Amino acid sequence: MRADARRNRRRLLDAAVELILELGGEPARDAVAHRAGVGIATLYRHFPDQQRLLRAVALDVLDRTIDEGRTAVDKSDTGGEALRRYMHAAIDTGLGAVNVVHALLGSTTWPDRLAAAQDVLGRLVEAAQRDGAIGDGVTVTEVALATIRFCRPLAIGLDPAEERVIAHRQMDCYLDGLAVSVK
Amino acid sequence: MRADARRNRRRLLDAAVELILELGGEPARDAVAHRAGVGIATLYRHFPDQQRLLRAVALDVLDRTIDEGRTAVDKSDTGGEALRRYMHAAIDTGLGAVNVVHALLGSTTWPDRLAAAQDVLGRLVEAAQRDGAIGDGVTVTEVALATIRFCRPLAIGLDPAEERVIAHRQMDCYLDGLAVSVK
DNA sequence: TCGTATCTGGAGGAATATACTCCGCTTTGT
DNA sequence: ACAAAGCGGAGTATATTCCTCCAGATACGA
Repeated sequence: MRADARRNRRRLLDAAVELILELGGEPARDAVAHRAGVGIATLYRHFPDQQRLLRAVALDVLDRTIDEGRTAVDKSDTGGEALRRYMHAAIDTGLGAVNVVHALLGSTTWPDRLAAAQDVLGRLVEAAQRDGAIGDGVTVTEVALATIRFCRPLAIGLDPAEERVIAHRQMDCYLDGLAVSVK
Repeated sequence: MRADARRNRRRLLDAAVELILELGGEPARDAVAHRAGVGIATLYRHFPDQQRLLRAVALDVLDRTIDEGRTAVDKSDTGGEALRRYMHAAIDTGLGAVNVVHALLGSTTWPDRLAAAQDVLGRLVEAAQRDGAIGDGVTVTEVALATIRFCRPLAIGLDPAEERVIAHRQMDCYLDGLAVSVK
């Protein structure tokens, strides 16, 4: 695979993730190509139909989720720190999109990797609970859904950079709150 | 104005708010009518063009924001409680939509009511800070943007009722976190 | 109860957006 | 330098969306 082809494929995947998070649904084909800054034909060459694009996005985000979860554990001293690191990385790289894509695809994706990703997140939550960084009543589901919430843009005409700063601040507050709420 | 006309108008406004929050942008005219459970002609009779619909939505949500802010103050003993009450009410009634609608409309709306709404929210934040329920570094903007975040649906095929429960739980955590983060 | 002014729903056609293909030109790797 | 692989965008068919019109239903005063 040629270098420019790989570069364009990457751009298309990133554009698709962005749009999916913005729209909360399937983006228009043309919009993906335009956002990626490539021609329409390039999109169709890499992903002949919408299904394949979505599947590729799911796989990509899934893998990045697993990766990010592991490096978060490796590079952190405490469970709380690891969870926090992961959640902030999720904002920066749009990991919340996994769940949305899976909702779009139904269940026709990669069960094994999905399980792996859920497992990683589960470990992060458990570890954080052992440290007392978050309450025992906190569920994995709630945390997973939080990633979606903080990944999705606000749909106001805000500057993306400014928007990310805000998302990070709000995420910090949310995580601080999880510690208090033992419920 | 006849009773059924008023009822349909109300339904249309509610449907528009829902869709705006889901899509993060202008909903299709037909979609609004369909969501409201009324015919397309009914939509056009009440709101001859998109602009008027959006303006009506803005006015409606703005008024409800001001109302809700005041009753939150009246019915609460502490500033922290008032803010919490308001934020939860925002989730239930989609008050976060105000900001999105204003982004869609540009600045061609009601400056006076917008100011009033911002004022109400400002008072809520201030009062909460005086009580120490939230940190001094917390800005009104951040809180306003939080209402959008917690009002917008997650775009997974979740049951609306379940989704609201989750939003409330996450909102509680966020508010708890605001107390900790004095920053 | 009845008459009527008001309101409603959806079919239908113009305008617009979206999905997809083809082909001449550019870039990459050897 | 030269294939081979890749790229962009014009162009067409298809699906959505927008908006109007009118026959029938509904609320409310007499």
